[in-house]
Amino acid sequence: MATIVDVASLAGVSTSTVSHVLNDTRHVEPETKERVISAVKATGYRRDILARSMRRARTDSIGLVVSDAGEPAFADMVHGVEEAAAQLGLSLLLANSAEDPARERAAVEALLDRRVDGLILARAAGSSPALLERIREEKKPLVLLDRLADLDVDQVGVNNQSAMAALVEHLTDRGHERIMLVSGDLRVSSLRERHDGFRAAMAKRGLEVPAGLLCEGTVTAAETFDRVQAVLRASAEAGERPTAVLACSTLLAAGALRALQHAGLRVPGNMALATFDGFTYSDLFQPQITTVRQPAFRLGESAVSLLMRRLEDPSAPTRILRLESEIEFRSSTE
Amino acid sequence: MATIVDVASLAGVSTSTVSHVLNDTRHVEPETKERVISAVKATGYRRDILARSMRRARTDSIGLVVSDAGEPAFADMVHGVEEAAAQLGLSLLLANSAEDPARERAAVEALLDRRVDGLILARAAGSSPALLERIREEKKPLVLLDRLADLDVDQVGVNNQSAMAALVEHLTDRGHERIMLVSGDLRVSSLRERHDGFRAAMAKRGLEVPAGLLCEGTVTAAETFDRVQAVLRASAEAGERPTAVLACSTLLAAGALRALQHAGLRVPGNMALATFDGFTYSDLFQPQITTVRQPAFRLGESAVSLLMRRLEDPSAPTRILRLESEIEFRSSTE
DNA sequence: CTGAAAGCGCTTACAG
DNA sequence: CTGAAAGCGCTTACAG
Repeated sequence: MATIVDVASLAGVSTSTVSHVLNDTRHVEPETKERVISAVKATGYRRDILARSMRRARTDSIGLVVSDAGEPAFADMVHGVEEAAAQLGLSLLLANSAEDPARERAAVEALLDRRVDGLILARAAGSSPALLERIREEKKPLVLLDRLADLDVDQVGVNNQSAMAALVEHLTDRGHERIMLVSGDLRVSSLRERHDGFRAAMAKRGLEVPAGLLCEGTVTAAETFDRVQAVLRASAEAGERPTAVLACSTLLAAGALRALQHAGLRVPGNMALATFDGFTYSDLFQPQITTVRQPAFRLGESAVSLLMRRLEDPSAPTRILRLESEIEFRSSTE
Repeated sequence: MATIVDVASLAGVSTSTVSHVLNDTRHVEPETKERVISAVKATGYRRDILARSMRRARTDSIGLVVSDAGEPAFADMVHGVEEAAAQLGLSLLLANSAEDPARERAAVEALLDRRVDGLILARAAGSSPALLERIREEKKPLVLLDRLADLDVDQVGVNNQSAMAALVEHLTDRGHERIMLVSGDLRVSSLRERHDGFRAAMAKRGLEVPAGLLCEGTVTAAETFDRVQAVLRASAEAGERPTAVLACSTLLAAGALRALQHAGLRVPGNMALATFDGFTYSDLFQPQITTVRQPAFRLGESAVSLLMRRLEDPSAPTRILRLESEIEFRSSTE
């Protein structure tokens, strides 16, 4: 591999001049510049990014840690981040915490070690604030993605409250008053927001939410299946079976739907169903499920924008973005 | 940030010794070693990976370029690669070519510039062999993922031929003789293999494949919808409408299914349908589609294994892995 | 307008 | 068993 020294000697200039031509960082006589450029071509020279990064403050790379690379919504966010980063000439370092705070911490440390210019984090369920403190103390620009925190950090997520309010309105307008909420792991901020949003929206309509219809804390689809089944059975025995089920994520919806099918309940015949995130191509299949579709790709893009802004102006005021989701109304709630 | 010099002076040793302790690369007296380790702790020293990589041959990072980050199958492969890389302490640099050879080339160059230890490539549709030549001339370990090539390169994909043979057997056993094949962009090797596998399997059963029932070349779901619709219409007029449709990817299946629904054909009532790759949670929805499910996650993991093997032994014989897919038989083909 | 030289933070022959 | 020093390939004050 040719180095900057080879180029310099071939062009008959100093390495300073080569560097300045390459970076366009000071004026160089046109003819000299020309000679340098030919020498670069002749030698097939390619700047060594490692050596360059060592001297500069930047590595032109960013790190992304997602909490569940398996979920389609996260895959879309990754896609959005990749796209935006590529557009800016930034390389993307990707890691997956699989909802494990220890793995998350290790991933963050690895990314810090690699001197990424900034970090984007969709935090794991039980993630500790200490990790964010750690990043702050390294003075590394950070953006929280999807799973936000009540902290002074740039973040981008969706407006869960408004989406939930619209969904509850939609259901109650159709006469549903006993709605079962399948909300999952409430340590996950987006799920907690949906949970809280549900209770607030129901309260606003003067509707009670019996504790028996709140199905929370499940993490896997199998667990959710069991819990929903138990809730259905218990509520039926108490003579107050719900008329609608509202799931707060794709995985929760899958578990819930299977439980409904297992109980012989038809959607929408015997039970209405709506979900956040939802399934791909859901308009092609039965039941067609009413879905709150978050703009996952744009979420990823926005995270990169926030990061760039922070990189350019470290003292800019904290910005928290809430994108609006779109609700796809389908026959499952008719 | 503390440097190796700080640690050395605090421990009262040379930087050589610190380096050797850190890398466990030569014997150091236990007490000396102890002093170094305390000094590391006291200073909060963290080795600079950039400087380290500059001196070593390796960066402990690998690059992955996928052709369509939007497809669930590719998302799973990315997931598998990430998981395997993390396990080995390797950072993953991710890029997406979006089926554009120019973007693919740019992504590869960027990864080469970053001195990744190796590359995993799921090539774009129109990708040129010149790019592989370029990587070979850089002597960079390379593994082809999912989309294989008839070249002397390590690769891992699925056995499309056997899967297609099983699918055709399944359909013909049920009396289907006029089968429409929706095969997409035949420049994509996996799709071409499925296409060829179909013809071979049909020939083996002595069944003709009228050109009118081969629907190929479509790239988007919308295009596929149009083309399938046209083929259905034309074949119906000729009095030889197919009794089954076989789609070679999720996206193609989506376009085809929509066309069937649009034509008022019920699956499986009026038309059988099977697909490669398929939809997530397909057992929860109607129609339940028979699906050839490739082991996408394991494909990603295997690609990393192949890469590591190549890294350890650059002169090892080329290895080409073909994993078997599982066929999920469902009611769409009953 | 350009160059000589220091220095980024490591690793690794070389020498003792 | 350990250290002094060269060197990886750049960037960037400093000097003229």
